[in-house]
Amino acid sequence: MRLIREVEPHARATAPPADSLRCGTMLASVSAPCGSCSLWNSIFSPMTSAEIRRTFLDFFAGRGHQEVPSSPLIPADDPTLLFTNAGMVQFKRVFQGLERRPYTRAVTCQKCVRAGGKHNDLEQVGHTARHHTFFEMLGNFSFGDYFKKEAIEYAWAWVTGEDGLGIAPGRVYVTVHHTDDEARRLWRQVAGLPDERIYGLGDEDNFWQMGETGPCGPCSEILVDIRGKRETGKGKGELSLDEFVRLSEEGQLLESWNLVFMQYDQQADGSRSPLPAPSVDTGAGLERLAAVMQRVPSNYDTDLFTPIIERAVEVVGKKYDRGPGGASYRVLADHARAVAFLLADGVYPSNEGRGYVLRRILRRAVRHAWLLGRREPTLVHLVHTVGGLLGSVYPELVQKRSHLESVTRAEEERFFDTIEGGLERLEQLEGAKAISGTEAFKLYDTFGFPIDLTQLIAGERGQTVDVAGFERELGKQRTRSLEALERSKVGDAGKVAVHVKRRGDWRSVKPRAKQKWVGYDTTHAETDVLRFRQASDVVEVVLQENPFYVESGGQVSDTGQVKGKGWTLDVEGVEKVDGLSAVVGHFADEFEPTPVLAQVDEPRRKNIERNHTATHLVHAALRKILGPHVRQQGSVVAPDRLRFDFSHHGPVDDPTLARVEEEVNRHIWANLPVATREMKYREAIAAGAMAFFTEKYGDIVRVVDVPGVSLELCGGTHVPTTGQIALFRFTHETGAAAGVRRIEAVTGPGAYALIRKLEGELEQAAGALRTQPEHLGRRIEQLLEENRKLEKRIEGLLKQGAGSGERGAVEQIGDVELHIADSDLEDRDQIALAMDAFRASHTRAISVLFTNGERAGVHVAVTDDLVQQGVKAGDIANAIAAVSGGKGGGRPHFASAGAGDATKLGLARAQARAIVEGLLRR
RNA sequence: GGGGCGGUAGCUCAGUUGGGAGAGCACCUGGUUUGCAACCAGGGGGUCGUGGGUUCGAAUCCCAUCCGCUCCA
Repeated sequence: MRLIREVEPHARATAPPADSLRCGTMLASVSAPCGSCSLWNSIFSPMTSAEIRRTFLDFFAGRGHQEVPSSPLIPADDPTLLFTNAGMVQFKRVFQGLERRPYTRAVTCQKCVRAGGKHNDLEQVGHTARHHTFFEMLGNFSFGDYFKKEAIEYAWAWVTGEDGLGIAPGRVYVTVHHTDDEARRLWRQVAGLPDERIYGLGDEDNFWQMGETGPCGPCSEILVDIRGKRETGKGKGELSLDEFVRLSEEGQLLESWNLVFMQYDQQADGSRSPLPAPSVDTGAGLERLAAVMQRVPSNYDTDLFTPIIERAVEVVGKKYDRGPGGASYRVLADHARAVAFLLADGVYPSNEGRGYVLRRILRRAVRHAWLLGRREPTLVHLVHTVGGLLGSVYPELVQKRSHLESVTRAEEERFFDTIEGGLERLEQLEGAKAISGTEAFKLYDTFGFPIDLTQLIAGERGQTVDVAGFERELGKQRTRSLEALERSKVGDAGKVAVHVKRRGDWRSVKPRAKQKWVGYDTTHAETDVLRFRQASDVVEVVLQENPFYVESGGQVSDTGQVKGKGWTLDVEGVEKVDGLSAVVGHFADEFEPTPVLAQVDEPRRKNIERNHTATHLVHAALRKILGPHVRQQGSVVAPDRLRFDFSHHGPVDDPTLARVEEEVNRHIWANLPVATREMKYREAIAAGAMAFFTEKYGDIVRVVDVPGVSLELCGGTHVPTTGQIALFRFTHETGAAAGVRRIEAVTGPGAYALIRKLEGELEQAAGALRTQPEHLGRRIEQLLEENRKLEKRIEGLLKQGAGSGERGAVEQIGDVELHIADSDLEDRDQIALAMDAFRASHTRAISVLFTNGERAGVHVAVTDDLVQQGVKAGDIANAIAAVSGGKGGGRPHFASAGAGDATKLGLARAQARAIVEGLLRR
């Protein structure tokens, strides 16, 4: 559905119809609807937003619709969708026929967020009368129950009727899909609308589909004429199509309610077949309806927004302008709502995904507060107001109030830091005439400094900003991201190709029989081979009764043995082929199917089960201790370890990790029963089961229940009681991706082995230090202290001149003293100290020190008076080292070189005098 | 998923052709002084995020990785 271009509020304020201006201005600063305007009262009576919401729900509840609460803003089982953006989202699976509900008609008031993406350009919000990031959508739904006739009857009755909005029929226009004669006929019959007020539009406006495939159908839109009486008076109710389009684009005819008739099933090949049970999905934005009913030109003038704007005016202390000048206030009001609701539904500000969208909204609000002159947290006050305003409808706003406010405040403060950092960088550009696009982009891209602030500050200083250049840089960055996306797609396709590997043809043994999975109850089975295939030395066998678990939900495949008549197959893995589990192993001979005894490696399976049940416990413990934002992102359950990825921002510190570990162990030692049972998906979800994988579930699901601790949908195998896990220890905590942490852990025998290993290390360390493990800490402290003292002592001695080579020779080259010596010093710092002492105690002297430690080399010091004459220690060191094939360098007063071949160091030593003499002569 | 910036003492941060790890604040000791961020002298404190590599020598160069900030998707 195309969004009709929105009008700027000021466009209406500057040239409005005379009567609407009067009423609109009076309403602008009061939240109560205008009760004094008799002219409009004669057309329809004003309603508060709360009344509209309640009336709508009651109207449909009274007509057999189940009132279903709004679903959270995070879609429960739809990873493709960032936020719930329409009323039908929570019913998607119902429309697709994948899920059944105990009712066939429903009515909701759904909280929605549209931010970024195709549906809504964030930057428009606040500048138009109708764009919002957060809004409430009223909708009634039919799941294969009623269709077009009733949908249109209800819609008409609610829009114009006494127990609905009571809008004068003369102000109502509708659109239908140009091919939908049925809808057109019904509007005539049911509503008595003349044909001229029913406009047939094309696919772009009036055809709806859920995705590439699936349910779709024509839709029909209801528009309300919100112009003053002069334009809508007698004889003016009929509009040409051109006029109609113009007025709707100007926002004079306001799209108020969209009815979607799902009647086709879109196939992948582009064809459409009729749906067996056509359905209805409708949506009406509460904010627009409120604007219509309260007869104000902008949604921001309704009672949904004015209390927030009023509070903002109080906090900021500047007057609100309903025209373009007030955009910042409208942004604050809109964003305060979005921020409050997103936080209440568990979205965290972050630099990725949903959290990033939230952060952008939040920062855009702070930016506008900044533009209004505020330099301290502002949005937090408005979030509070939102809670007061809508808390009775959405109790989560009240329950989580302190959370909402503390997160908002923290983010606001953080963003002020960002702005400050950007300002500092801008200061450095103060002198320049213009700020280049590259510089502006750098500020934006690297330091998050908004472009409009750059423009503002530059403008104050009389600088210009190259916005075109900025846009170019931004475009380049987009291209980069999209290219990277393309590359990653190619990569995936490559992986798939590797998997297409043939292993010979299947040979059927019992073609009719079905495979049965028996692994939940047993680890062995006497059974038959259903079919097999063999390629060189690898054989795959499908067993009739199969106790071998095939990798799924992170739990790795079983191994074991299959014994036939005269042969034994070591099962190395299990694969899923055509929906069957096939055991795989190396088999040298020709495979002969016989009756078999299948035996899973039991101790291994047991360890896997310990780890799997522990995974559920750790999931529950993480949620309890870190918070309900923790969600499973991936998992590996192997015999020797378990790995668990979960959503969480920032590392988990050691004390917290220890608390989680303790919590898990407490549940192990409580020896709780682990119950598995099958139930309906819906019931499982209703019971609070966690279902976080993206896999599709059938109607009947398996649930693993540790009473009072964990309830999860899971197809894996588990220990019967938690006590069998025995012990749980974390081994690693790392980051797996942005916003995703990864923990690894061991249980039972693995945990025991880990402890034994650590204990061994401790004992070895204690033995080396001649002490007991329990005294290790103190002993190490002592040794470190002793070591520190010794180092100080050596340092002191070296400073006094020790170590600069007592075994050396002193030669005289002219008036320069040349000291050649050996040293057993190895530490570079100590050599430097010794050389310092030498340089301090000599004049016109050079010291050449050979070291023969692990890294043999030569070190040269030159006194300052010689340095001033141009003698360079580096040249000397290099020349001497060159004799033995080494090289080096350093600074004029002190340099080092490696020996190269250490055995030739003696030769170098012998030539040292001659080399130095040669260099001095130059 | 892709790009940019950062990680150095408890805190705020310097540190360029790769060549002895620094400043300010805080801390400790001694002295001076007790009118408000006191002063003087001395001192302790560092896995330069982590792991590899190059090199005689790496905070500095290369690769990988973790953490934080930020933009794009």
